Amino acid sequence: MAKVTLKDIAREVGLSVTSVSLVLNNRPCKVSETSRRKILEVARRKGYVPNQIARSLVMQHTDTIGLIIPNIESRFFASLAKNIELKCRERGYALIITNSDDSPENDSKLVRLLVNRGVDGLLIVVSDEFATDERLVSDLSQLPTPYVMVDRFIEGLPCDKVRFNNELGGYLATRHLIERGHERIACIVNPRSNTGRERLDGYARALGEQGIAVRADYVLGSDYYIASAYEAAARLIETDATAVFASSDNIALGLLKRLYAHDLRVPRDYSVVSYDNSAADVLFEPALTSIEQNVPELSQAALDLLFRRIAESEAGELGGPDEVVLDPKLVLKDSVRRLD
Amino acid sequence: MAKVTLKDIAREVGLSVTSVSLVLNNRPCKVSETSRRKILEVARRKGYVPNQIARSLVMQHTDTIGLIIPNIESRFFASLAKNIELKCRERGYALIITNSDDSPENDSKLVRLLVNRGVDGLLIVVSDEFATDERLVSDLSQLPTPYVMVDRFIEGLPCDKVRFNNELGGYLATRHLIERGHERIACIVNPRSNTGRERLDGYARALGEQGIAVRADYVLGSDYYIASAYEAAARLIETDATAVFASSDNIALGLLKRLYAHDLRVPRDYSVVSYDNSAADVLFEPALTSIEQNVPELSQAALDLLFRRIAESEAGELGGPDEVVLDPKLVLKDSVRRLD
DNA sequence: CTGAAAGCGCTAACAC
DNA sequence: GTGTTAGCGCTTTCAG
Repeated sequence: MAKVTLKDIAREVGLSVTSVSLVLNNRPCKVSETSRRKILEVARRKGYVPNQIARSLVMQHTDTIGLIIPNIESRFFASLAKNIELKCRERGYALIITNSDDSPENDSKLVRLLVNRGVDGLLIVVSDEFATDERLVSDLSQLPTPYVMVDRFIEGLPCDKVRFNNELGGYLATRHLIERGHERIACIVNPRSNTGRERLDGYARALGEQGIAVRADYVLGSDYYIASAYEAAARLIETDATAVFASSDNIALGLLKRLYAHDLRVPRDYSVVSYDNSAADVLFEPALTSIEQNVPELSQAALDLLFRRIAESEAGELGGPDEVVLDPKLVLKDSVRRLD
Repeated sequence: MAKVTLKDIAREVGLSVTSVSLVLNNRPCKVSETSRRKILEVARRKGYVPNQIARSLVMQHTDTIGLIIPNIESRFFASLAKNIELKCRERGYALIITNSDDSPENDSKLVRLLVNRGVDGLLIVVSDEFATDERLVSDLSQLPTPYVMVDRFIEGLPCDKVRFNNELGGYLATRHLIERGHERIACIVNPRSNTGRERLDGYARALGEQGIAVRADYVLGSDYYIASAYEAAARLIETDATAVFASSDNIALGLLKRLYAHDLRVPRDYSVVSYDNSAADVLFEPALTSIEQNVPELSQAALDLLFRRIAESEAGELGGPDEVVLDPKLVLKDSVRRLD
């Protein structure tokens, strides 16, 4: 597996580099069977591996996709990254995964880094939807490379987007609780993110439909971190709520940790609907009823769109921005009890 | 941010490509201040970004490191990947993270993929230490690219390695339990991995030192998955053990899930020492005493070694295989009670 | 101080 | 059937 080039093979077989290149890429061409066989044989024997760098330089594409995510340690993003990586590989693309550490400046550095390295396309989960980095927006708006924003967005930047319908998620969760007889339903949401706000909207809609008022003391704010949710849950247990919509994985985890600490049980003392059941599901007894966001579906949609853009941009002209919205669904487990 | 090359700038300034290249890379050279300023100015105005592909082709290096891990969804590996990515970026390297999905064939495919793409170095966590892929071993043994194996190893392949001392981890965990007055100490380990076997050795050594016999019914096998540990824990609660050494994060999680399901409490009913406290720590009440493997330390050691090799291999000759072993340490929390 | 020229390894017209 | 040639965008001797 040492370094052997087309030229080496050409010299050995006594043919030109062109022929060797043609055969090794098995292009439609008229190289005699004998030569072809010889080339293949020598190539295998010497362990030839094409130099992708050189190839990329002339082909003007790298067969590489770049991914920017805020935090690879989050289960949702880890799972997203894994899925995307797998699907890219199936399509013959490599994936460069980068981690912005929840920093908007890094977002913009990483975009540049990835583009310099000649990725053919970019998948971006921005680290902050509100604290927008000016540089990022201006870079993005005149990027030569196709990109699609996933899951989170920058306000007012027209571009391709793929996301889940968070409002629907919040609605489904809350309606389920109502259908099981609950009326005093709290929710823990992240008001500093669009996803959180939308989930809250859904919560409010479901309550509204049944003529139940949204009570301020039932709406608890929390970041998407366990510790933060743990704090929020302290306020929860001072209310008379019988059910709670925990609007993310980590939020559910923080909530449950708090409940356990107070010897409160689910669903005996509180009925809980979670979001993104990935983690909580395997961790907890009982398993949590939750709103599921199908990650493979998300990554598939994002890649489909991105690859379409890449094809379009190679072909010549590309269409206007697209937005695809995926519906989450309610997955019934054992954390909600019927109230009579 | 459209595509602008050295030539474009050269033409605009009325100088040669050479001069432009020289000043843009600010090499020690004698280009007049005036020219230099003009070049810089035009470059910025046109938004020049060097084409890394072309650069790599001539420089014969890509400033890119490849990482192969078995499963990015595991917290330990996610954290490792995040750390390595950060440190690479600080050193001006990009990181290509790939996921082998616990498949040895993928290991070998990924090695080839990354090498073809011209990574300057490779960090590998093999997916299976025993089911060795022949192809992988032969590729690795004559790889032109420096690489270091991290955390797990292939038997009989002389190469650079960085790992934690698992035997010590098992020893520290068990000794702590003994010091707190426990004698009926069970352990849940993964016998299908070297890490598991070594941790078991440490467990046995600690017991042996105190003249406590290793009881077969106390040694429970489990994969590194929550579900598997959950099953193993079912057997645990049929013994009369008062303490248990849960030899991984997921194992601890499966164990705790089982204990909760049976309304058993920690440390009231069982004292528990876990491993890799990352997850369990934030999730559970009480926090778990555990053996900590310092991931930043691991990634630092791995990268130090790798970068040294890269330097050596560029310089000319590189030394023989190195092995660096890091010590884990016991972190006291609240999951162990003193037995009197 | 500055530029011409060669070449990294590969692909692709276009000859022969 | 097969070879020649000309780049891809950049760095780097080596001459002026």
